[in-house]
Amino acid sequence: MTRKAATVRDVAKLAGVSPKTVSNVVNMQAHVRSSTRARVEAAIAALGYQPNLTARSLRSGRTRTIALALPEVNLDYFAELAEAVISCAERYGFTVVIELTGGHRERELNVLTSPRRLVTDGLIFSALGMSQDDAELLRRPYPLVLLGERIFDGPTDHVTMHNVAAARAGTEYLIKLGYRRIAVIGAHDKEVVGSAGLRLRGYREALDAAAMPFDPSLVGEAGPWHRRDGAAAARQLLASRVPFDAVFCFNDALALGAMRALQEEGVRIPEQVGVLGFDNVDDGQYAVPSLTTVDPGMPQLVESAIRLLIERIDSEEDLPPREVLAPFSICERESTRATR
Amino acid sequence: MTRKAATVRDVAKLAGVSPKTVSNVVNMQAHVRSSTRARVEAAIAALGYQPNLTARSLRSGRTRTIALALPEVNLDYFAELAEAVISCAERYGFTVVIELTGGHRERELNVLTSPRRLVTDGLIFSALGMSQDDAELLRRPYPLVLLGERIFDGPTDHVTMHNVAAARAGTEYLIKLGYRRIAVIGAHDKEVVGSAGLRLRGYREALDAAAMPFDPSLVGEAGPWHRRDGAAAARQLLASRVPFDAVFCFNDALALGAMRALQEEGVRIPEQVGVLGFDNVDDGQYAVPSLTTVDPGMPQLVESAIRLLIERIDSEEDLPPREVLAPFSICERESTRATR
DNA sequence: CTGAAAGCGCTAACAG
DNA sequence: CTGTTAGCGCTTTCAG
Repeated sequence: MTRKAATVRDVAKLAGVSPKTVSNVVNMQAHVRSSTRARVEAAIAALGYQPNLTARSLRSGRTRTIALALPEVNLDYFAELAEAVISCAERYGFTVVIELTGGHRERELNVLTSPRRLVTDGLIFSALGMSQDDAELLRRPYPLVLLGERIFDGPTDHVTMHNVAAARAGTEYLIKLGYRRIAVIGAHDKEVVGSAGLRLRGYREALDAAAMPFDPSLVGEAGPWHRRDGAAAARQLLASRVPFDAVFCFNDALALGAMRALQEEGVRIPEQVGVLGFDNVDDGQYAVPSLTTVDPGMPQLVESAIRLLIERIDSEEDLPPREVLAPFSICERESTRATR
Repeated sequence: MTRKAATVRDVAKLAGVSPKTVSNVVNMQAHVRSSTRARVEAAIAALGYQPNLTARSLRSGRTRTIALALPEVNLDYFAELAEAVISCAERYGFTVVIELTGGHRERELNVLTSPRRLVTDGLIFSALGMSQDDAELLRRPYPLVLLGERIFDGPTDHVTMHNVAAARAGTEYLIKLGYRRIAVIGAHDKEVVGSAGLRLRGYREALDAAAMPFDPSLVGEAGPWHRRDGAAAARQLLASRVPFDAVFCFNDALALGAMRALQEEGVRIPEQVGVLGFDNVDDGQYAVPSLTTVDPGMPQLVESAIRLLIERIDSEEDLPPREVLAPFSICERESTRATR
């Protein structure tokens, strides 16, 4: 494919001015006589001139593009996150590049150090494979905002939510509804930090506060957090014959999968078992029954992340690391008993 | 934020060679003595040198980045499409930039003419707002592959599926199962081309072939194709009191929404009403009941699109427009009666 | 208000 | 095998 693009020089020649003048016209500089401006604009139109962004970036070091690194986009939560980031960034005049990591530490590190970071003004980074030990690797020479629950108190801005408090509130909500044997799906063995670890902590805090015993046989592990994993964990829970009257799933996909598996076995929701999700993904409203869930305040989270990042991009000096916590709430629907 | 990056010259100076030699080392050229190579590599490591991609692009005119323009990413079909494109492109060594259009014609035209096209080697373009009349606007000076059913026989490569045949096959499948009053959800009034128009055509062809009457009161309009629209259309169908024993939804989101609404009204699926979707999105497997659907062969579609695009990127001459049709199949699940 | 010249970081072409 | 030169298209001095 050939791509013969007109340059400033072509325009300048046609308009009978210098390249600089063309540049001034294009960039809305004031110091151009209006007759000159008109001639230049005519030449631009005639040649179909478009400024070459590559060259402009080379010159300015800015691209007006930010990258969003995500584990994947084919999980509702991340799809909604991507959508939100893209449309929020657009409002600030930025284009978003999405880079996928699969949640693998190696690929995450690769995103952090990739030469692509030079053609991007900043990075919003949703880490999953990296862990607290990798915190120092987040010290990078470009604007960076971290999302998620893998690393705290790192050298960069961090936007996340009150996972422990939210999970605790969700569990307390189930307790308030009268559920007494509350199972969990989505735990990660030995994990302390990270969404799974924090949400499990919140769950335990709620049990403790209600003086209810913690029963490890009610804790369902689930590595990835997709529907199929939720379905598998629910089946295992049923097979174990441990009695339970509610399931707190650590995300909505797990919950939707678990609901499917429970219903396959003839379990009635919410009468026999109540189900609580986490994320408030759109699908939850259309499931049968619709899904009660913890809403993690994604709009605020995204808005904060973008604002912090742009502040960093526009700032000359090095800003200290900042942390923002998005607010949460509980979204009551049909998969749990009605409030009494 | 300061960003002091080492350049080829810094490396060259430290290694005691010329910039060109550094370039040779970085780009794996053979003509470098191994001792020199070692010195240069040591210098690169010492300075943490990373090639500046902006400059490289400026020089080569290539960015190894392709853009994927989509209406949105928060609809399972597009999320899965994006995921597939990103991972397929990665296999060919390309990074993907996603640009969202919201399905609005203006924004689609903007994507086509944006100066960003100069920093992208090619574009995979899923049109929704543009129509057949806009075909000529697809004649662009860069590699472009069109996806979707809005424009046919345009001046560019086009990858799509046999919509009419697939919709016909889906409808025939329902007929074979014994359904006789088959409603439709997702029609667009007056649309002839476009997914809605083509799928409606396939539906009518199947009715004709089976000598079954076409009843306009069984056709449910739905502008956007989200769950909520499917739910609304199903409610309207029920409210109209027209008898029907099956619903063919033009995509899975509509079907999932419709199933939700039908079940809210106590309709049993598939005993009283069978439901057929289109897209074979992952969620369909986990719905209750799981969704029978038309599988549009997305992997093949994506692979073809990427291959056509890369061929165009690598080709010196102008290739003629090509059209590829992905194969389809029917995915039988619980939302329709079992085959007799 | 406008022009000329320099240079962002890289690589292709050509010498040595 | 390695160095020198030039230039991608733009913007930013600095002179007119």
